[in-house]
Amino acid sequence: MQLSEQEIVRREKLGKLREMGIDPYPAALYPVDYSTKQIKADFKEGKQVNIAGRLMSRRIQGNASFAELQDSEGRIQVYFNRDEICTGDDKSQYNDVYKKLLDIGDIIGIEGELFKTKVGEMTVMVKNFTLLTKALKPLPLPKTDADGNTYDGFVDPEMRYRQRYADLVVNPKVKEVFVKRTKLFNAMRNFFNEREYFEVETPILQPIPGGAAARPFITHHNSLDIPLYMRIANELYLKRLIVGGFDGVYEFSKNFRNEGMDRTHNPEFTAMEIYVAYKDYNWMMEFTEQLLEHCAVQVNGRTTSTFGEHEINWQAPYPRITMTDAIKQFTGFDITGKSEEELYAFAKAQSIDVDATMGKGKLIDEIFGEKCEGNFIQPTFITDYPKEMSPLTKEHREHPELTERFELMVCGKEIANAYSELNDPIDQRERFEAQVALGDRGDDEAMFIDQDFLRALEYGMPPTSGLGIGMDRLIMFLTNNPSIQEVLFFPQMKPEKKPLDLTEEEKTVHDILKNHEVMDLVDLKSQAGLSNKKWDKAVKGLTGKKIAKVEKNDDSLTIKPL
RNA sequence: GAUCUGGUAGCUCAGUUGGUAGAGCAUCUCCCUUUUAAGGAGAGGGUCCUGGGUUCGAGCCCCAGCCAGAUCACCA
Repeated sequence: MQLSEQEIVRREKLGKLREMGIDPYPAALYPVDYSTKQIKADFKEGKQVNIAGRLMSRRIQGNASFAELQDSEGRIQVYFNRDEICTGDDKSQYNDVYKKLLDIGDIIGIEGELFKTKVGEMTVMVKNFTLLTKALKPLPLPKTDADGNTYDGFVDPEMRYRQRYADLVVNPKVKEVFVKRTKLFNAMRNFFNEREYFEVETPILQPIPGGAAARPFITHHNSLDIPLYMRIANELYLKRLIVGGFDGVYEFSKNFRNEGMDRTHNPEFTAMEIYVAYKDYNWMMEFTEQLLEHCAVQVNGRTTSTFGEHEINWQAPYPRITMTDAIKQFTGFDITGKSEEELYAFAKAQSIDVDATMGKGKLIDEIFGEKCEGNFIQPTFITDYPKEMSPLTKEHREHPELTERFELMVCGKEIANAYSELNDPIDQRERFEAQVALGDRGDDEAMFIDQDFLRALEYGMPPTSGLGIGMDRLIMFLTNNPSIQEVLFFPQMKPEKKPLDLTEEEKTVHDILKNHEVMDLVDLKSQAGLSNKKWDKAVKGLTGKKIAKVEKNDDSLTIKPL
């Protein structure tokens, strides 16, 4: 492994510490009794404290030094004074251990006493300190001045996502986002639990991926020797539980979709789905707006949140508009009673990208997505979707072409989706069959027929309303982050390219070889000018690393670069 | 998948018509006992993303590729 100068220096310090009898990775617990936050909240001059954290900055001035210690809740200034730390004649704990062998990033425990400096900064006077963990890699450390300006920020998104641990250490705002994320989950959970809905877990590995129109990941179970799919939605399993007699069930579920990645899509993402018996989608709309208002307040302390240029108001109630009216409003076109051909012609005329694999439902979805979706900034319920694009939804009680479905739009994006759930098993079977027909036309997201789910419905599912919320998108809106990668600890990235790590001899051979399509092995050896042993090792190294390949012909050996 | 932008020291970034690679911070050495992003002085540190090409000469120009970001397309 190639080490930078700074990394080598830190390893040397590690060795010196050990020579001095200091374990740089001690096993014993450290008796922390205060956090930096507690110290600041309840500051008393002269109070004794034990704190622990990471050394984040140092200003050494001879026999005295100021430093900053960062723990999970913030930072506090600490003051190292040679004669306070080393009360006897031996000054090595300050002169050598603190000044020479500690680095920014090291984790230490401090036993000390609170005081305020001349300039009034709350500070811990160090009486004793213990190295708890030596850091071998320097942190990418931004600095912030008195006005809050940041210098040398660790801002490259690629590096921040790949090394989220470092991102969290040096960028306090990043941690805030994830604290809010967990607050959101807790707020939702409390809201449901107070109403006595029941949190459950359902399978992630499924023989049939159902509940959404999406391309699944496929895997294989060895003992059963069957394919298994990774969950794309939890809808069908939760409804089985309603059949089983629960009044309300909900689940926070990791879902997996084998589709494109961009700033709003990660291959794995978190959804929340809840199903409540004896309710319909009208009830669910009220429930949703109350839920989101509650969540906004719990996360941000107020009913509004800022997202880019928009101020979102989460206070219930939210306006409701039917999909038909929305399309009429933004295009002047009335989709009521239109045939597939008419819809197709209209979409074409509006230069919306549509093709022959699309059925009525998808055509309407395209028109809506293209012309309407982006216009709904404040939370708005879009209701009554066409039947063809809602195969799990109950037919509308007044308009048989439509379904009892709503989506909640915020800032032009969908964040919730809900229905009066279809519970007529015969209708459900027909809807699945229509999906299969779409699949045969080339729609690779069309649903499979889930026979077991149909069997469950045949036993009878009470009228039920269900709601799904994209948790990642919701937290994006609540924390003003335009990209999903910012609200996931570890967003999916392309694998890091591992650098070729060649020995000197391997490089010599490779340098000659890489300019040729193919070389005679004997020629290469003479050009390389290595000893037999080194030659053998270099070539075996290169072939072992799949950089070169040796081939045996009738009477000669050739080698070619890969 | 398309287009645009970017990839230079540990970090953030400069780099002139193509002519010996720079700054700040960090690191190292020396000096310094209450500082407020940054105490002073000095030193070291680079496959300029990779591979080709043009050229006497490429960080810079051309081609191909890798990675990332943005926009769009696709998609919940």
